[in-house]
Amino acid sequence: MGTDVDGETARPPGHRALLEAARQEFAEHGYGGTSIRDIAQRAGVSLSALYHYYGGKQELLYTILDEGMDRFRRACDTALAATGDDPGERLEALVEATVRFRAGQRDRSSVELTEDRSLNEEQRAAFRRRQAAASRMFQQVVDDGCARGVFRTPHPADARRAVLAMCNAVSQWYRPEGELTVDDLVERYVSLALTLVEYRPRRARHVG
Amino acid sequence: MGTDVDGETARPPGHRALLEAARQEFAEHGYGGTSIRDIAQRAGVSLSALYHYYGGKQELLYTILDEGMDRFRRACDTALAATGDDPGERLEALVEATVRFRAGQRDRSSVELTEDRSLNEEQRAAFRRRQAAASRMFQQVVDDGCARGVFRTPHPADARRAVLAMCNAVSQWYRPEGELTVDDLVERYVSLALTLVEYRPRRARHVG
Amino acid sequence: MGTDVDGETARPPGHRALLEAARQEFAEHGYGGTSIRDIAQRAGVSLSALYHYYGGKQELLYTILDEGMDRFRRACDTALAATGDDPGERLEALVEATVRFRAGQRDRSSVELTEDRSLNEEQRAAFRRRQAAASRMFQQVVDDGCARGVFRTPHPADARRAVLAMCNAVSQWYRPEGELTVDDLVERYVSLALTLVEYRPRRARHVG
Amino acid sequence: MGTDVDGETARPPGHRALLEAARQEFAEHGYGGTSIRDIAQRAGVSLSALYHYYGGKQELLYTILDEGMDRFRRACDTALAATGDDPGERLEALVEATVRFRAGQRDRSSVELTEDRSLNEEQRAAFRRRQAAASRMFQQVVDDGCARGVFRTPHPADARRAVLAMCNAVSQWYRPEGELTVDDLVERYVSLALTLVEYRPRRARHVG
DNA sequence: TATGAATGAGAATTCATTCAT
DNA sequence: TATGAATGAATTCTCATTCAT
Repeated sequence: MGTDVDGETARPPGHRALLEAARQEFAEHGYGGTSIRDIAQRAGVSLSALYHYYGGKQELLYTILDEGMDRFRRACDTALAATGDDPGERLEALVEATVRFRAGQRDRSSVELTEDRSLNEEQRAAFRRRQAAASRMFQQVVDDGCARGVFRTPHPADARRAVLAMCNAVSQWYRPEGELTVDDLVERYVSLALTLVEYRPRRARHVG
Repeated sequence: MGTDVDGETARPPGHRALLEAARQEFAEHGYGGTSIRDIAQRAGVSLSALYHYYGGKQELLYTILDEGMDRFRRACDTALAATGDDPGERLEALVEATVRFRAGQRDRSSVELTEDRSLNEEQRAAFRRRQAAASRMFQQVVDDGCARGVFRTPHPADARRAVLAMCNAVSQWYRPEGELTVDDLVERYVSLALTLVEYRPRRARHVG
Repeated sequence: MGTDVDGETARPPGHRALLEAARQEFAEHGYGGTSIRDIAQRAGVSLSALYHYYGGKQELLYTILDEGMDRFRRACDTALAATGDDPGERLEALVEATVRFRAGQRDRSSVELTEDRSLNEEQRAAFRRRQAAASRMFQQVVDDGCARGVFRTPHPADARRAVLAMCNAVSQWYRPEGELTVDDLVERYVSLALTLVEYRPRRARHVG
Repeated sequence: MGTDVDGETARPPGHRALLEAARQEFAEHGYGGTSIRDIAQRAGVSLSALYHYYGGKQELLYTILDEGMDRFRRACDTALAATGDDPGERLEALVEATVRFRAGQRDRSSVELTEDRSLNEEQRAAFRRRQAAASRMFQQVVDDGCARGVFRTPHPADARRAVLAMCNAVSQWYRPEGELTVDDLVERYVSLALTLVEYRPRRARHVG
């Protein structure tokens, strides 16, 4: 069981169909409001097949959340790796990665943002650990910016939360069918984020 | 059936106990993950009593969401009524009302923010109409501020969404047991909001 | 509590409304498929009022069936009282009474013909006794006709059942809105009945 | 899923046991008065098994009625196929088939004759269409007999209804444990039916 | 006489899951 | 690996009825 070029886990086709179906159902009806029959049907596989591939409903949820975390982290890491060490630039990178992720993976995001409560304790602990780690990336960048005096916000922690909240909310209202492109969206959110942290570059640097 | 001094609908005690129990259960486990048995038990009434008071699970949800809307609107209206017509002042008022509501009614808020999907079509339409109306209050204030030139944000719509998102997120992380008081919270969020819209008062006005 | 001129039991208005509502509901959905709430609602009275007037669902059923029996018996007795002792004439009288009853009281009839099973044992025994007594009126007339040689059917018992069955069936298909009047109906069924028993009058007597 | 020699649908044993149990319960207590627990218990299967085999209570009812229609039609078709084109002979065939069916399938018959109201609209429409088709077989024979002048009844439509009513009623009173054999019963009902339509054969033909 | 509130038992149905093959 | 059959527990909700006033 390896990973293919897209970073997708390479498994029999049923696997992915089930994960996608589950993701959509969970997003639409919530974990508790979804029956595994709905999932199997949506995926076009038998109930038995579902149990053949996955241990049950909860394992599906965990797999979805975990996979989402993988992707998000990878996206953030990649984005950060391409930047220098300027906090403004780094915040830009994180905001862009987050907005792209939220806009492109809307139902995955809405599951991630509400259904961690439906994991069992162990799974939830693991998931929250990863979430905290992701959050810490933002924190480090913001704190670094403040320490260097380029982020002048008097409320670093709240600004960090606000940036994350506004980016996360994208998954709730953004519609790719609409007129607004993701590129535009990214530009605006980067701008808003830098405003929020009160970014004042040392040198002349043109922002957003 | 009248209303008592708090503006609470005055009904037999079972009613409120059920609403509160339902609100908590829905917040903890989601609508689909909550059984009416759980609700009745938490409220300390019999299952039959639940059905005597309310038409069913969905009616409980709708009542909760509707009541929440009532309260939020009333809070916003009251706050706005106490201000002049300065957009900065008015935005402050809305942010304060929202933050206080989200911090004070955390589980109600989390239900409101995720479980409208569990309403039936008719109820959902009604709820979304009210939600849109509430959102429009923010929009008017922001647009007014931009029109008057005191809000200089180049992205009014996104700034408005960002303000709402960051305020709403308060219900997810704020813990009243913690060190941060709601008053402090309000002060910070007002400051962040004004920063976001790039508030530049005409006259000397000291902000946040 | 007496009886008024129509032979209707004179009780407060709620009584009759309830009986009528129950009769209709039972006819439409069967005894088991009818809820007393449906009955109360159809009658426009409260559930409590229903229990005030009647002991419960089964008592309603029994009252309906019993009352139906009263009426049917009275109709038959009246009809027979107006005839001489010619079996043909007497059979005519019974058929006319039965057809008029079935055509005029269609839902009462359909309840009578199927829902005696829903009575409790005691009630059912009483009802069946009355039913048997009614059936015996037909039997006596048929047997008498055979004994006198004016009914020549070789199968008196089966002919009797057939006459009753065809008359009873009227309640299932006859629609008063249609073109066929009850008078026409009576004429035809009298004719069929006399044919069935192979009526051959002693003297020249013109038959329907 | 094929059909076995009896024309019974060949399904797992639970299927038939459930159908039989449902038929009996419905006949005894009516559709509304029967709980699926009663059915499952009588069939000796679990409640879940019932839902595994059938979609629910109503599907059981429809299956029973539909299957009954199949059998009745097949019986009539077979009987007619064995006759010539003499209307008297054909009416005999239909009466015999009907009486044998009603005497042999008493509880199925009583369900058929009263519980079509408990079908949903679609099912009811389908069932009534089939019922009407069956009724038309009788109508054609009676009309044909009248047209040829061998049935002299002045009321063909009512005679037809009367014949059906008396045959159908057999299911209500006939007891196979009694002294009367089905063969005797058939002979008598054929005789009564021919009397009802006033059969006068062209050639010397000895009737009933 | 009259009635709104209340309820325990039972209704039909769906659930996530296991099993035998 | 793959799957149709099977099921016990739990689901939402309705039932006929009683009670307190």
